[in-house]
Amino acid sequence: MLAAREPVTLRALVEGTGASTMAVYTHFGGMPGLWSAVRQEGFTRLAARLAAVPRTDDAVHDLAALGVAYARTALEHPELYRAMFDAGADLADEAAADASFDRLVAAAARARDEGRLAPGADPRTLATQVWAAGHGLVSLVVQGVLPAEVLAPLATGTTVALLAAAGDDIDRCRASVEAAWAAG
Amino acid sequence: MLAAREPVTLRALVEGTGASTMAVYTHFGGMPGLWSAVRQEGFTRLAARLAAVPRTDDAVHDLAALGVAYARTALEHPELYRAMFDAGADLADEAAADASFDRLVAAAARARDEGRLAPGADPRTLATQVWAAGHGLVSLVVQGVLPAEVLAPLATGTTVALLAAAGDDIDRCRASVEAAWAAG
DNA sequence: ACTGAACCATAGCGTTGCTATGGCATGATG
DNA sequence: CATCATGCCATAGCAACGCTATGGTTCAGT
Repeated sequence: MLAAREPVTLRALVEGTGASTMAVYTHFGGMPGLWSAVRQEGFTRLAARLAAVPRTDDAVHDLAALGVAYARTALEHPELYRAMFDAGADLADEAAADASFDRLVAAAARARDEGRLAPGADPRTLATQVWAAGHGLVSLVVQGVLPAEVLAPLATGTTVALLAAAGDDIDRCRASVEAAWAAG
Repeated sequence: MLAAREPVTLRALVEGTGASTMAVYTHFGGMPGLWSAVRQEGFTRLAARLAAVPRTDDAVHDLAALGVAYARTALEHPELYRAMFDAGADLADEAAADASFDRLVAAAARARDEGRLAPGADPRTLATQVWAAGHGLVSLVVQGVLPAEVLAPLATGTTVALLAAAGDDIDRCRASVEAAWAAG
């Protein structure tokens, strides 16, 4: 129903399933609880997708690959992504969200420890910047403000800019990030 | 009602105003039309705030100042910002949005023409990256995912990274951007 | 003074999320 | 084996929602 742009109503939901509206209240406690479960499912899927990103010997590449997986997941089910970050709703699955974010932080820390970034670079700050920028781009694309074609080049440019500012060699960085987008 | 987190219903809206529910249909054509008008008002206010940003002889500073004004406007009325970029709604006032975005592009073009950026830097690309990154940060702050205190430092860092990647001297860039945040 | 259009108050329709109630299983207990 | 307790769901109905049909009111133009 989300994908079909149909309004998700309680009665339309149970129609054809053989169940009645009460089932939703027994298992989810109501419509808000159901939406919360939907968002939780979205974050769980996202975490699974990010966990499936293989670790290579290029931490910068891996950091970018996480961003690619993030974008791919969002664009495959834009309605789910919109529900996950819907206005006026808590994130609903802080554990899965934190786990995903920690993967970003870990990749940034590894890049620093491997000498790609400046010793003083803060992995958490860098991860937050990459996430926020990626979230902004994906949100605008999902909403139709930006065309999908510009996502890869813009995300690549922003990622390279952030990593280069953190100390990475710009040419080497660009090669790593572009490889991640080409592989995804 | 938006600010009070109360549900915006047609009946609650007209209560106390002396008007009846029909007035909404006469002037806005229904609730979707009213929300569209609310979003339009939001974009109009945003455009006014951005238009009020003074032009100095430092185009990079002005570019950052636009970002500061954007963030300030969003954080002053977070509920309005959420409504503006609410899921499943068109932007509703493309003219005002484009006008605001064009100011960003113009500032980037001026920075390039003044020699701050590389001659090959594309103002439109740079403006889109700055906007998307700022939108992502503001969205996460407005939603409560990120605390408001981190907005300024993170936005500063991202802006400097993007501009430095576009060719600006990093120290001079940081000074310009930080001045914009300090002034706003 | 008359006419036409614009506007809105009233009443009511269909649908929404939600709750109260009762029936039907299943499994533990004596 | 009978009995009871518990969990689950179908049914019916409630208040509130967005919306529409209808008729009365107001005001500008002739």
